[in-house]
Amino acid sequence: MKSIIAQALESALSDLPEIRAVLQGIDVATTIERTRDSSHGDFASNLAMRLAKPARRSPRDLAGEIVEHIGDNKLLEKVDIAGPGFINFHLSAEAFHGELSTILRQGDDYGRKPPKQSPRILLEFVSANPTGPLHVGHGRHAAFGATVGNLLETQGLPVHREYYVNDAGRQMDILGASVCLRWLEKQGQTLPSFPDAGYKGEYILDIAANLKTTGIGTVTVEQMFADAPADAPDGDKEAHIEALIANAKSAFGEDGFDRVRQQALDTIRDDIEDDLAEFGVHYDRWFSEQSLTKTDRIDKALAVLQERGMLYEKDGATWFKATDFGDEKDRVVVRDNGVKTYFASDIAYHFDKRERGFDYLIDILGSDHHGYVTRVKAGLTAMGYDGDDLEVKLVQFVVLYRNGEKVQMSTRSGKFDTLRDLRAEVGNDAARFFYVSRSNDQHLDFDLDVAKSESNDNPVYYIQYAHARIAQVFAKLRADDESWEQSNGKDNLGRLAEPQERALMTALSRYPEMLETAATNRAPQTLVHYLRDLANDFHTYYNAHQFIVDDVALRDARLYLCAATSVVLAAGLDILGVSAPNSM
RNA sequence: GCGCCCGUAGCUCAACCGGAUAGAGCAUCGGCCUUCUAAGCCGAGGGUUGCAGGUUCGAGUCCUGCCGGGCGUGCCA
Repeated sequence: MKSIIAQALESALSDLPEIRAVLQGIDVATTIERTRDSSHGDFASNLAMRLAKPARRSPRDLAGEIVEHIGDNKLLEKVDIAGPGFINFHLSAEAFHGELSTILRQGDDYGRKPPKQSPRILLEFVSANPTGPLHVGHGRHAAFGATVGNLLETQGLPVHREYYVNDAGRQMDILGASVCLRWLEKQGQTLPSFPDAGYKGEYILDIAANLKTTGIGTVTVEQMFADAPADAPDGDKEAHIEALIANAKSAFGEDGFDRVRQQALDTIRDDIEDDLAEFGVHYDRWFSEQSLTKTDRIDKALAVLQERGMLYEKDGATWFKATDFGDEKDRVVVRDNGVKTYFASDIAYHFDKRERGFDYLIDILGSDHHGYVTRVKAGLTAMGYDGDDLEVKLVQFVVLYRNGEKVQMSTRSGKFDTLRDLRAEVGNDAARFFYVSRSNDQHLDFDLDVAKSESNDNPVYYIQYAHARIAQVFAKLRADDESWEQSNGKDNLGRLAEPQERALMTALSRYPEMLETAATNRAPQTLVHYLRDLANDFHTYYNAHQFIVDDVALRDARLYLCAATSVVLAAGLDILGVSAPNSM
């Protein structure tokens, strides 16, 4: 609808070369916005105010001249000037009727732009370490990432969703050792203690219970703890776990330990994948960190840096000159013991993303990772790509509230709030909705009681209820052995004269603009607020008027509006990953 | 110390690229069900947008300095 206004302004300006000359590259469309107050019309342009200074004329004077040159247009009912020099546009009813027809014709595609081939976007999100089940914080990443992906697709952008599995490195060894210890317990042996740095969750017990250990001989607790230094708090918990890992490798054999570790990893990874799938979050690829190591891609990335003179040796380690690219200090990529750092695989992974042909990278990371942003961008730039083609969205923490009190998270005891538990408690719909209802860079207070409540203080139900109500209206019509002709509704849209009808049509017509804003800003909460407002406009209408009335022309016109509302509600909820039920 | 993010009604949050009188929900108070679902609707009260300056036709939004909160500042991952 905005283009109606833009065209009117453009054509007026084409008659006014002197004013056009001072435009200085201002895109007329950017001066147009929805009005906040309906008495100001539907759209307003601040063009005259922007041009006042370069034209050295008063804004109202300029506005007057522009308005005089706006020709007759049946879609424009009135154009007037207000305040300091706003040009206000009042659209005609026909303009809205046309929009309703578009909605019903395009259905789920309404507001979506045609597919583009580029830029190809790689969206990476969650990427939690496969050392345990996802917790409630990961749930926010999942919901946010999935919704941002959906929003980008509404703009026609090709999106590839990827989960980076940190299945290499020391953490995997700690996981393996933790499972070995629990397995020994299952064999009836008694552990002197469980290592402080080990994984203590219940899920480790389950993995141990189901462990396939064919080919592994007798292993004793004594072998596992042989010569291990004291554990924390008296000793060094890192040295303690290192000793246990080394002992596990010799007691179970390198191959045996490898199998235990891999089984644990596979179990956890499958669990994460199932968890996310049940949550409606799907990936195009699960990218294994091990695959980087196995195919020497880390070495190749380091070789690229070496060739470009970005590496140097110091204190036995290999350093990357991150300071050349704005980082506050240089970063180690290979430690003095020859082990590559996490950062090395990280830049290799991002390099690989670009090498695979993706033009633009979006990472969704925890806000505690913000220190990484500069250095990873530095890595990309150093390897010949533009660091600005990596966009990082940081997601702040989630705090759960139950009965008005903060629910304490405790990873120490291994008992924490899993995403699975949260989904079971409040349902997928409420979880998906609440997770994206706040800006990603705001802390999220997740109130379990509100999310669970089936009442008017729960916005999820409020929106779903609007959709269900419409479905019930059509169900009632069928129950009465009545039917409506969509074409009859379309032909009689002129009958829609109530203020609630105008408000609802206005809200519907905002949907495409809102989607574009939400996608551009990576802001799912924009969609959440929009749907809330749309549902409100519908409920208001519903309470003010009957739809199934004796006057068939009026009835069908109202049902036409209801059908269009239903389409937009369902489409919006679908982007959020929330269901649109036909009954509550 | 330095870096990034945040600070809006009693509470939880909106406000599109700087626009007109800063908006919702919850909570509080008052109305509306013989009607297609009251999981709803209508109305009322509630604000120095943390503080102080600056930029301009116009600032919650941009700039500077404070105050308060979060996170980071590893040859950990």
